[in-house]
Amino acid sequence: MNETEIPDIVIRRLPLYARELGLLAGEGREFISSQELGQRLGVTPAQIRKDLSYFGRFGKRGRGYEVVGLRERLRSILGLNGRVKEMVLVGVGQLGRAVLGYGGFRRGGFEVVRVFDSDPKQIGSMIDNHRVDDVASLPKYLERTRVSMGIVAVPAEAAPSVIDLLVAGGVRAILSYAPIATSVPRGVHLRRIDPVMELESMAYYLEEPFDGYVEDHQSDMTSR
Amino acid sequence: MNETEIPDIVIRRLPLYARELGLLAGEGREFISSQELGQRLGVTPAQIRKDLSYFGRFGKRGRGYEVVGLRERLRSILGLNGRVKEMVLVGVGQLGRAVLGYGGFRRGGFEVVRVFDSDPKQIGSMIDNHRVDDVASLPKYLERTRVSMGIVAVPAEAAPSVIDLLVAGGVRAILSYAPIATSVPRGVHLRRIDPVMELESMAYYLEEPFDGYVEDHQSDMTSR
DNA sequence: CACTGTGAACTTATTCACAGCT
DNA sequence: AGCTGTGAATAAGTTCACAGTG
Repeated sequence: MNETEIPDIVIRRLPLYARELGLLAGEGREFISSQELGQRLGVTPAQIRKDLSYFGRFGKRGRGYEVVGLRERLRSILGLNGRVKEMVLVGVGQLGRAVLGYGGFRRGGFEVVRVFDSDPKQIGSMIDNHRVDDVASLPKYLERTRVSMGIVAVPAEAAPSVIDLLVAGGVRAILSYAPIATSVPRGVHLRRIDPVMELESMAYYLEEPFDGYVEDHQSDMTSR
Repeated sequence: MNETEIPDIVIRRLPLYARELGLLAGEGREFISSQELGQRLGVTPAQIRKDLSYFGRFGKRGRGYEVVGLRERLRSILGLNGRVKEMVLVGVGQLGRAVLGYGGFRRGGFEVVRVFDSDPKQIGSMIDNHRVDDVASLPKYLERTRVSMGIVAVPAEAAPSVIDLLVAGGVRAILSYAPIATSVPRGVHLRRIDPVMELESMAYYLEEPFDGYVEDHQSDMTSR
Protein backbone atom coordinates (compact mmCIF):
# COMPACT_ATOMS: atom_id res chain seq x y z
CA MET A 1 0.00 0.00 0.00
CA ASN A 2 1.34 3.46 -0.83
CA GLU A 3 0.93 7.03 -1.98
CA THR A 4 -2.38 7.78 -0.35
CA GLU A 5 -2.44 10.73 1.98
CA ILE A 6 -1.81 9.33 5.43
CA PRO A 7 -4.51 10.19 7.97
CA ASP A 8 -3.46 12.53 10.72
CA ILE A 9 -4.91 10.22 13.31
CA VAL A 10 -2.40 7.59 12.23
CA ILE A 11 0.46 10.06 12.47
CA ARG A 12 -0.59 10.93 15.98
CA ARG A 13 -0.31 7.33 17.08
CA LEU A 14 3.25 6.87 15.85
CA PRO A 15 4.89 8.63 18.80
CA LEU A 16 2.94 6.35 21.11
CA TYR A 17 4.30 3.29 19.38
CA ALA A 18 7.80 4.71 19.23
CA ARG A 19 7.83 5.49 22.91
CA GLU A 20 6.66 2.05 23.97
CA LEU A 21 9.25 0.49 21.70
CA GLY A 22 11.82 2.60 23.50
CA LEU A 23 10.74 1.12 26.82
CA LEU A 24 10.82 -2.37 25.36
CA ALA A 25 14.30 -1.78 24.03
CA GLY A 26 15.32 -0.72 27.51
CA GLU A 27 13.98 -4.01 28.80
CA GLY A 28 16.22 -5.76 26.31
CA ARG A 29 13.33 -7.04 24.25
CA GLU A 30 14.27 -7.96 20.68
CA PHE A 31 10.97 -8.69 18.95
CA ILE A 32 7.37 -7.85 19.74
CA SER A 33 4.11 -8.82 18.12
CA SER A 34 1.34 -6.38 17.31
CA GLN A 35 -0.70 -8.42 19.75
CA GLU A 36 1.53 -7.75 22.73
CA LEU A 37 2.36 -4.17 21.79
CA GLY A 38 -1.35 -3.50 21.46
CA GLN A 39 -2.00 -4.97 24.87
CA ARG A 40 0.55 -2.67 26.44
CA LEU A 41 -0.89 0.38 24.75
CA GLY A 42 -4.58 -0.32 24.84
CA VAL A 43 -4.79 -0.44 21.07
CA THR A 44 -5.93 -3.35 18.92
CA PRO A 45 -3.27 -5.38 17.11
CA ALA A 46 -5.07 -4.83 13.81
CA GLN A 47 -4.85 -1.12 14.34
CA ILE A 48 -1.13 -1.24 14.84
CA ARG A 49 -0.56 -3.41 11.79
CA LYS A 50 -2.79 -1.22 9.66
CA ASP A 51 -1.10 1.96 10.85
CA LEU A 52 2.35 0.60 10.11
CA SER A 53 1.25 -0.67 6.72
CA TYR A 54 0.85 2.93 5.56
CA PHE A 55 4.60 3.26 5.66
CA GLY A 56 5.93 -0.11 4.66
CA ARG A 57 6.39 -3.70 5.76
CA PHE A 58 8.35 -3.68 8.94
CA GLY A 59 7.42 -6.99 10.51
CA LYS A 60 8.72 -10.52 10.20
CA ARG A 61 5.89 -12.97 9.85
CA GLY A 62 5.88 -15.46 12.64
CA ARG A 63 8.17 -13.24 14.76
CA GLY A 64 6.66 -9.79 15.04
CA TYR A 65 8.54 -6.51 14.83
CA GLU A 66 12.18 -5.94 15.61
CA VAL A 67 11.96 -3.52 18.55
CA VAL A 68 14.93 -1.25 17.99
CA GLY A 69 14.60 -1.28 14.23
CA LEU A 70 10.94 -0.35 14.23
CA ARG A 71 11.50 2.39 16.73
CA GLU A 72 14.21 3.90 14.53
CA ARG A 73 11.97 3.60 11.50
CA LEU A 74 9.12 5.39 13.25
CA ARG A 75 11.31 8.16 14.56
CA SER A 76 12.71 8.60 11.12
CA ILE A 77 9.23 8.79 9.58
CA LEU A 78 8.36 11.47 12.11
CA GLY A 79 11.55 13.33 11.29
CA LEU A 80 12.95 12.90 14.78
CA ASN A 81 16.25 11.35 13.87
CA GLY A 82 17.95 14.51 12.74
CA ARG A 83 19.38 16.98 15.19
CA VAL A 84 17.44 18.62 18.00
CA LYS A 85 14.28 20.42 16.92
CA GLU A 86 14.49 24.08 17.79
CA MET A 87 11.53 25.95 19.18
CA VAL A 88 10.74 29.48 20.23
CA LEU A 89 8.74 30.06 23.38
CA VAL A 90 6.45 33.04 23.76
CA GLY A 91 5.30 33.90 27.25
CA VAL A 92 7.28 33.51 30.46
CA GLY A 93 4.57 33.69 33.08
CA GLN A 94 3.85 30.80 35.40
CA LEU A 95 3.20 28.51 32.45
CA GLY A 96 6.10 29.60 30.28
CA ARG A 97 8.48 29.08 33.16
CA ALA A 98 7.16 25.60 33.72
CA VAL A 99 7.70 24.88 30.04
CA LEU A 100 11.28 26.15 30.25
CA GLY A 101 11.98 24.10 33.32
CA TYR A 102 10.39 20.95 31.99
CA GLY A 103 13.08 18.46 31.10
CA GLY A 104 10.78 16.38 28.93
CA PHE A 105 11.21 18.54 25.86
CA ARG A 106 15.00 18.28 25.91
CA ARG A 107 14.81 14.57 26.56
CA GLY A 108 12.47 14.23 23.59
CA GLY A 109 14.85 16.07 21.32
CA PHE A 110 13.15 19.46 21.42
CA GLU A 111 14.85 22.58 22.63
CA VAL A 112 13.68 26.08 23.35
CA VAL A 113 16.27 28.25 21.66
CA ARG A 114 14.74 31.65 22.22
CA VAL A 115 12.27 33.15 24.62
CA PHE A 116 9.95 36.13 24.15
CA ASP A 117 7.51 38.11 26.21
CA SER A 118 5.76 41.45 25.96
CA ASP A 119 6.02 42.45 29.61
CA PRO A 120 8.66 45.17 30.04
CA LYS A 121 9.35 43.82 33.53
CA GLN A 122 10.33 40.48 32.04
CA ILE A 123 12.19 41.63 28.95
CA GLY A 124 15.93 41.47 29.44
CA SER A 125 15.71 39.22 32.49
CA MET A 126 17.28 35.77 32.52
CA ILE A 127 15.22 32.65 33.09
CA ASP A 128 16.90 29.29 33.11
CA ASN A 129 19.82 30.56 31.03
CA HIS A 130 17.59 32.27 28.52
CA ARG A 131 17.44 36.00 28.08
CA VAL A 132 13.85 37.13 27.60
CA ASP A 133 13.48 39.13 24.40
CA ASP A 134 10.78 41.57 23.42
CA VAL A 135 8.09 39.83 21.42
CA ALA A 136 8.37 42.77 19.03
CA SER A 137 11.67 41.32 17.93
CA LEU A 138 10.13 37.93 17.16
CA PRO A 139 9.46 38.58 13.45
CA LYS A 140 13.03 39.64 12.79
CA TYR A 141 14.32 36.67 14.73
CA LEU A 142 12.21 34.23 12.76
CA GLU A 143 13.20 35.80 9.49
CA ARG A 144 16.82 35.28 10.41
CA THR A 145 16.65 31.79 11.80
CA ARG A 146 13.72 29.98 10.24
CA VAL A 147 12.83 28.12 13.42
CA SER A 148 9.78 26.07 12.55
CA MET A 149 8.23 25.19 15.89
CA GLY A 150 6.77 27.40 18.56
CA ILE A 151 5.19 27.19 21.99
CA VAL A 152 2.60 29.72 23.03
CA ALA A 153 2.22 30.28 26.77
CA VAL A 154 0.56 33.67 26.90
CA PRO A 155 -2.87 34.66 28.23
CA ALA A 156 -5.86 33.90 26.02
CA GLU A 157 -6.29 37.50 24.89
CA ALA A 158 -2.74 37.70 23.60
CA ALA A 159 -2.67 34.29 21.95
CA PRO A 160 -4.24 35.10 18.57
CA SER A 161 -1.81 37.87 17.78
CA VAL A 162 1.16 35.82 18.95
CA ILE A 163 0.04 32.92 16.79
CA ASP A 164 -0.30 35.28 13.84
CA LEU A 165 3.25 36.48 14.38
CA LEU A 166 4.55 32.93 14.47
CA VAL A 167 2.66 31.95 11.35
CA ALA A 168 3.80 35.05 9.51
CA GLY A 169 7.35 34.21 10.55
CA GLY A 170 7.11 30.78 8.97
CA VAL A 171 6.52 28.68 12.06
CA ARG A 172 4.62 25.63 10.90
CA ALA A 173 4.01 23.72 14.12
CA ILE A 174 2.60 25.45 17.16
CA LEU A 175 1.80 24.10 20.58
CA SER A 176 -0.54 26.45 22.38
CA TYR A 177 -1.43 26.47 26.03
CA ALA A 178 -3.98 29.22 25.56
CA PRO A 179 -7.55 28.04 26.04
CA ILE A 180 -8.83 29.67 22.92
CA ALA A 181 -9.91 28.58 19.47
CA THR A 182 -7.68 30.07 16.83
CA SER A 183 -7.60 29.14 13.23
CA VAL A 184 -4.45 28.86 11.23
CA PRO A 185 -3.81 28.58 7.51
CA ARG A 186 -3.49 25.22 5.79
CA GLY A 187 -0.06 23.81 6.19
CA VAL A 188 0.33 25.20 9.69
CA HIS A 189 -0.30 22.80 12.53
CA LEU A 190 -1.69 23.99 15.81
CA ARG A 191 -2.30 21.77 18.81
CA ARG A 192 -3.86 23.04 21.94
CA ILE A 193 -3.15 21.76 25.41
CA ASP A 194 -6.11 22.54 27.56
CA PRO A 195 -6.29 20.70 30.86
CA VAL A 196 -9.37 22.56 32.04
CA MET A 197 -11.29 21.47 28.98
CA GLU A 198 -10.25 17.88 29.64
CA LEU A 199 -11.56 18.15 33.18
CA GLU A 200 -14.77 19.78 32.02
CA SER A 201 -15.51 17.00 29.59
CA MET A 202 -14.64 14.31 32.11
CA ALA A 203 -16.99 15.94 34.59
CA TYR A 204 -19.85 14.76 32.40
CA TYR A 205 -19.16 11.17 33.33
CA LEU A 206 -19.20 11.88 37.03
CA GLU A 207 -22.88 12.66 36.78
CA GLU A 208 -24.04 9.07 36.84
CA PRO A 209 -25.45 8.53 40.34
CA PHE A 210 -23.98 5.02 40.33
CA ASP A 211 -21.75 3.47 37.78
CA GLY A 212 -22.69 0.68 35.43
CA TYR A 213 -23.34 1.74 31.90
CA VAL A 214 -20.63 4.36 31.81
CA GLU A 215 -18.79 4.58 28.53
CA ASP A 216 -15.07 4.04 28.69
CA HIS A 217 -12.47 4.93 26.10
CA GLN A 218 -9.19 4.39 27.83
CA SER A 219 -5.77 5.75 27.13
CA ASP A 220 -6.55 6.21 23.41
CA MET A 221 -4.55 9.36 22.49
CA THR A 222 -5.59 11.86 20.02
CA SER A 223 -7.06 13.71 22.40
CA ARG A 224 -6.50 13.44 22.67
CA MET B 1 -33.80 12.33 19.16
CA ASN B 2 -33.02 10.70 22.49
CA GLU B 3 -31.76 7.84 24.61
CA THR B 4 -28.87 6.69 22.47
CA GLU B 5 -25.51 6.61 24.18
CA ILE B 6 -23.89 9.93 23.44
CA PRO B 7 -20.49 9.68 21.72
CA ASP B 8 -17.55 10.78 23.79
CA ILE B 9 -16.32 12.95 20.95
CA VAL B 10 -19.49 14.98 21.24
CA ILE B 11 -19.03 15.37 24.99
CA ARG B 12 -15.53 16.63 24.41
CA ARG B 13 -16.77 19.41 22.19
CA LEU B 14 -19.26 20.76 24.69
CA PRO B 15 -16.69 22.63 26.79
CA LEU B 16 -15.47 24.30 23.63
CA TYR B 17 -18.94 25.54 22.85
CA ALA B 18 -19.58 26.56 26.42
CA ARG B 19 -16.40 28.55 26.61
CA GLU B 20 -17.02 30.44 23.39
CA LEU B 21 -20.54 31.21 24.55
CA GLY B 22 -19.00 32.63 27.70
CA LEU B 23 -16.90 34.99 25.61
CA LEU B 24 -19.93 35.95 23.55
CA ALA B 25 -21.90 36.64 26.69
CA GLY B 26 -19.08 38.89 27.82
CA GLU B 27 -19.41 40.77 24.55
CA GLY B 28 -23.07 41.30 25.35
CA ARG B 29 -24.23 39.09 22.52
CA GLU B 30 -27.79 37.75 22.97
CA PHE B 31 -28.25 35.25 20.16
CA ILE B 32 -25.87 33.38 17.92
CA SER B 33 -26.40 31.09 14.97
CA SER B 34 -24.66 27.76 14.55
CA GLN B 35 -23.17 29.35 11.45
CA GLU B 36 -21.38 32.13 13.29
CA LEU B 37 -20.46 30.05 16.32
CA GLY B 38 -18.96 27.50 13.98
CA GLN B 39 -16.96 30.15 12.21
CA ARG B 40 -15.48 31.31 15.48
CA LEU B 41 -14.55 27.81 16.52
CA GLY B 42 -13.49 26.24 13.26
CA VAL B 43 -16.32 23.74 13.39
CA THR B 44 -19.11 23.30 10.85
CA PRO B 45 -22.55 24.63 11.72
CA ALA B 46 -24.06 21.22 11.03
CA GLN B 47 -21.72 19.68 13.54
CA ILE B 48 -22.80 22.08 16.23
CA ARG B 49 -26.49 21.55 15.54
CA LYS B 50 -26.07 17.80 15.47
CA ASP B 51 -24.07 17.80 18.68
CA LEU B 52 -26.65 19.89 20.48
CA SER B 53 -29.48 17.76 19.15
CA TYR B 54 -28.24 14.88 21.28
CA PHE B 55 -29.39 16.79 24.32
CA GLY B 56 -32.47 18.64 23.24
CA ARG B 57 -33.76 21.51 21.17
CA PHE B 58 -32.08 24.64 22.35
CA GLY B 59 -32.37 26.92 19.36
CA LYS B 60 -35.01 29.31 18.08
CA ARG B 61 -35.56 28.87 14.37
CA GLY B 62 -34.80 32.02 12.50
CA ARG B 63 -32.83 33.44 15.48
CA GLY B 64 -30.18 30.97 16.57
CA TYR B 65 -29.26 30.09 20.13
CA GLU B 66 -29.71 32.25 23.17
CA VAL B 67 -26.11 32.75 24.30
CA VAL B 68 -26.41 32.77 28.06
CA GLY B 69 -29.13 30.17 28.15
CA LEU B 70 -27.27 27.70 25.98
CA ARG B 71 -24.10 28.16 27.95
CA GLU B 72 -25.94 27.38 31.16
CA ARG B 73 -27.56 24.37 29.56
CA LEU B 74 -24.20 23.02 28.41
CA ARG B 75 -22.54 23.57 31.74
CA SER B 76 -25.40 21.86 33.41
CA ILE B 77 -25.17 18.88 31.05
CA LEU B 78 -21.48 18.63 31.89
CA GLY B 79 -22.27 18.82 35.58
CA LEU B 80 -20.40 22.08 36.03
CA ASN B 81 -23.14 24.09 37.62
CA GLY B 82 -22.88 22.58 41.04
CA ARG B 83 -20.25 23.64 43.51
CA VAL B 84 -16.51 23.55 42.84
CA LYS B 85 -15.18 20.17 41.72
CA GLU B 86 -12.61 18.90 44.17
CA MET B 87 -9.46 17.20 43.02
CA VAL B 88 -6.46 15.56 44.61
CA LEU B 89 -3.03 16.22 43.18
CA VAL B 90 -0.28 13.63 43.33
CA GLY B 91 3.25 14.81 42.70
CA VAL B 92 4.73 18.17 43.63
CA GLY B 93 7.80 18.32 41.43
CA GLN B 94 8.24 20.97 38.80
CA LEU B 95 5.02 19.94 37.12
CA GLY B 96 2.90 19.52 40.21
CA ARG B 97 3.90 22.94 41.41
CA ALA B 98 2.93 24.45 38.10
CA VAL B 99 -0.44 22.74 38.40
CA LEU B 100 -0.91 24.13 41.90
CA GLY B 101 0.06 27.58 40.80
CA TYR B 102 -2.07 27.55 37.68
CA GLY B 103 -5.09 29.76 38.18
CA GLY B 104 -7.00 28.22 35.29
CA PHE B 105 -8.31 25.32 37.32
CA ARG B 106 -9.82 27.54 40.00
CA ARG B 107 -11.26 29.84 37.40
CA GLY B 108 -12.83 26.84 35.68
CA GLY B 109 -14.43 25.67 38.91
CA PHE B 110 -11.91 22.99 39.81
CA GLU B 111 -9.91 23.02 43.01
CA VAL B 112 -7.04 20.99 44.34
CA VAL B 113 -8.09 20.14 47.86
CA ARG B 114 -5.24 17.85 48.86
CA VAL B 115 -1.71 17.27 47.74
CA PHE B 116 0.41 14.13 47.95
CA ASP B 117 3.95 13.07 47.19
CA SER B 118 6.22 10.18 48.07
CA ASP B 119 9.41 12.16 48.56
CA PRO B 120 10.23 12.42 52.28
CA LYS B 121 11.86 15.78 51.59
CA GLN B 122 8.54 17.12 50.31
CA ILE B 123 6.18 15.49 52.74
CA GLY B 124 5.10 17.91 55.41
CA SER B 125 6.24 20.99 53.51
CA MET B 126 3.82 23.70 52.45
CA ILE B 127 3.30 24.62 48.82
CA ASP B 128 0.86 27.35 47.91
CA ASN B 129 -1.08 26.88 51.13
CA HIS B 130 -1.22 23.13 50.81
CA ARG B 131 0.53 20.78 53.15
CA VAL B 132 2.11 17.93 51.21
CA ASP B 133 0.93 14.56 52.54
CA ASP B 134 2.51 11.17 52.16
CA VAL B 135 1.05 9.35 49.20
CA ALA B 136 0.74 6.37 51.54
CA SER B 137 -2.11 8.22 53.20
CA LEU B 138 -3.96 8.71 49.91
CA PRO B 139 -6.14 5.59 50.18
CA LYS B 140 -7.39 6.52 53.63
CA TYR B 141 -8.00 10.07 52.50
CA LEU B 142 -10.04 8.95 49.51
CA GLU B 143 -12.03 6.54 51.59
CA ARG B 144 -12.93 9.37 53.91
CA THR B 145 -13.73 12.05 51.37
CA ARG B 146 -14.81 10.42 48.14
CA VAL B 147 -13.09 13.01 45.94
CA SER B 148 -13.75 11.88 42.40
CA MET B 149 -11.13 13.68 40.33
CA GLY B 150 -7.38 13.45 40.42
CA ILE B 151 -4.32 14.94 38.76
CA VAL B 152 -1.20 12.86 38.33
CA ALA B 153 2.05 14.78 38.07
CA VAL B 154 4.59 12.14 39.00
CA PRO B 155 7.41 10.62 36.92
CA ALA B 156 6.43 7.99 34.37
CA GLU B 157 7.69 5.09 36.48
CA ALA B 158 5.52 6.06 39.40
CA ALA B 159 2.40 6.85 37.41
CA PRO B 160 0.86 3.39 37.07
CA SER B 161 0.88 2.70 40.78
CA VAL B 162 -0.45 6.15 41.59
CA ILE B 163 -3.23 5.69 39.08
CA ASP B 164 -4.05 2.34 40.62
CA LEU B 165 -4.30 3.97 44.04
CA LEU B 166 -6.63 6.63 42.71
CA VAL B 167 -8.82 4.11 40.94
CA ALA B 168 -8.94 1.88 44.01
CA GLY B 169 -9.93 4.91 46.03
CA GLY B 170 -12.90 5.60 43.79
CA VAL B 171 -11.49 8.43 41.67
CA ARG B 172 -13.35 8.28 38.39
CA ALA B 173 -11.71 11.05 36.36
CA ILE B 174 -7.95 11.33 36.14
CA LEU B 175 -5.81 13.83 34.34
CA SER B 176 -2.32 12.48 33.92
CA TYR B 177 0.78 14.37 32.91
CA ALA B 178 2.86 11.21 32.81
CA PRO B 179 3.89 10.21 29.30
CA ILE B 180 2.88 6.63 29.69
CA ALA B 181 0.08 4.39 28.49
CA THR B 182 -1.90 3.08 31.40
CA SER B 183 -5.16 1.29 31.18
CA VAL B 184 -7.98 1.84 33.58
CA PRO B 185 -11.17 -0.08 34.23
CA ARG B 186 -14.41 0.78 32.47
CA GLY B 187 -16.12 3.65 34.11
CA VAL B 188 -12.88 5.39 34.97
CA HIS B 189 -11.81 8.18 32.67
CA LEU B 190 -8.18 8.92 32.09
CA ARG B 191 -6.88 11.71 29.90
CA ARG B 192 -3.25 12.21 29.24
CA ILE B 193 -1.60 15.55 28.61
CA ASP B 194 1.52 14.90 26.65
CA PRO B 195 3.08 17.93 25.00
CA VAL B 196 6.11 16.02 23.78
CA MET B 197 3.92 13.58 21.92
CA GLU B 198 2.10 16.49 20.31
CA LEU B 199 5.39 17.94 19.16
CA GLU B 200 6.59 14.58 17.90
CA SER B 201 3.54 14.09 15.77
CA MET B 202 3.65 17.63 14.43
CA ALA B 203 7.28 17.09 13.49
CA TYR B 204 6.05 14.76 10.77
CA TYR B 205 4.55 17.65 8.86
CA LEU B 206 7.74 19.65 8.94
CA GLU B 207 9.34 17.11 6.69
CA GLU B 208 7.82 18.47 3.50
CA PRO B 209 10.63 20.34 1.69
CA PHE B 210 8.13 22.96 0.55
CA ASP B 211 4.55 23.35 1.51
CA GLY B 212 1.58 22.75 -0.74
CA TYR B 213 -0.11 19.45 -0.21
CA VAL B 214 0.25 19.51 3.52
CA GLU B 215 -2.77 18.23 5.34
CA ASP B 216 -4.33 20.63 7.78
CA HIS B 217 -6.69 19.87 10.62
CA GLN B 218 -6.92 23.06 12.54
CA SER B 219 -8.00 23.80 16.05
CA ASP B 220 -10.15 20.66 16.27
CA MET B 221 -10.02 20.15 20.09
CA THR B 222 -9.75 17.28 22.14
CA SER B 223 -6.94 17.70 22.47
CA ARG B 224 -6.08 17.68 21.79
C1' DC C 1 -37.14 34.60 5.81
C1' DA C 2 -33.44 32.89 8.43
C1' DC C 3 -32.69 29.83 11.08
C1' DT C 4 -32.92 24.97 13.51
C1' DG C 5 -33.34 19.95 13.86
C1' DT C 6 -32.64 15.75 11.70
C1' DG C 7 -32.88 11.65 8.63
C1' DA C 8 -30.11 10.21 4.76
C1' DA C 9 -25.82 10.21 2.24
C1' DC C 10 -21.29 10.21 2.56
C1' DT C 11 -16.66 9.95 4.47
C1' DT C 12 -13.35 8.32 7.65
C1' DA C 13 -11.67 5.01 10.91
C1' DT C 14 -11.62 0.50 12.95
C1' DT C 15 -11.95 -4.29 13.04
C1' DC C 16 -12.38 -8.73 10.81
C1' DA C 17 -10.66 -12.53 8.67
C1' DC C 18 -7.59 -14.87 6.04
C1' DA C 19 -3.97 -15.67 2.42
C1' DG C 20 0.85 -15.79 2.51
C1' DC C 21 5.48 -15.64 4.40
C1' DT C 22 9.37 -17.27 7.46
C1' DA D 1 2.98 -22.43 13.96
C1' DG D 2 2.76 -17.91 14.48
C1' DC D 3 2.85 -14.06 12.91
C1' DT D 4 2.20 -10.03 9.33
C1' DG D 5 -0.12 -7.36 5.74
C1' DT D 6 -4.24 -6.16 3.69
C1' DG D 7 -8.66 -6.16 1.15
C1' DA D 8 -13.41 -6.38 2.63
C1' DA D 9 -16.89 -5.58 6.11
C1' DT D 10 -18.40 -2.84 9.72
C1' DA D 11 -18.80 1.01 12.68
C1' DA D 12 -18.33 5.75 13.81
C1' DG D 13 -18.39 10.42 12.64
C1' DT D 14 -19.41 14.26 9.55
C1' DT D 15 -21.83 16.77 6.22
C1' DC D 16 -25.78 17.44 3.22
C1' DA D 17 -30.03 19.03 2.25
C1' DC D 18 -34.39 20.21 3.30
C1' DA D 19 -38.87 20.18 5.78
C1' DG D 20 -40.59 22.82 9.43
C1' DT D 21 -41.04 26.65 12.51
C1' DG D 22 -40.86 31.19 15.18
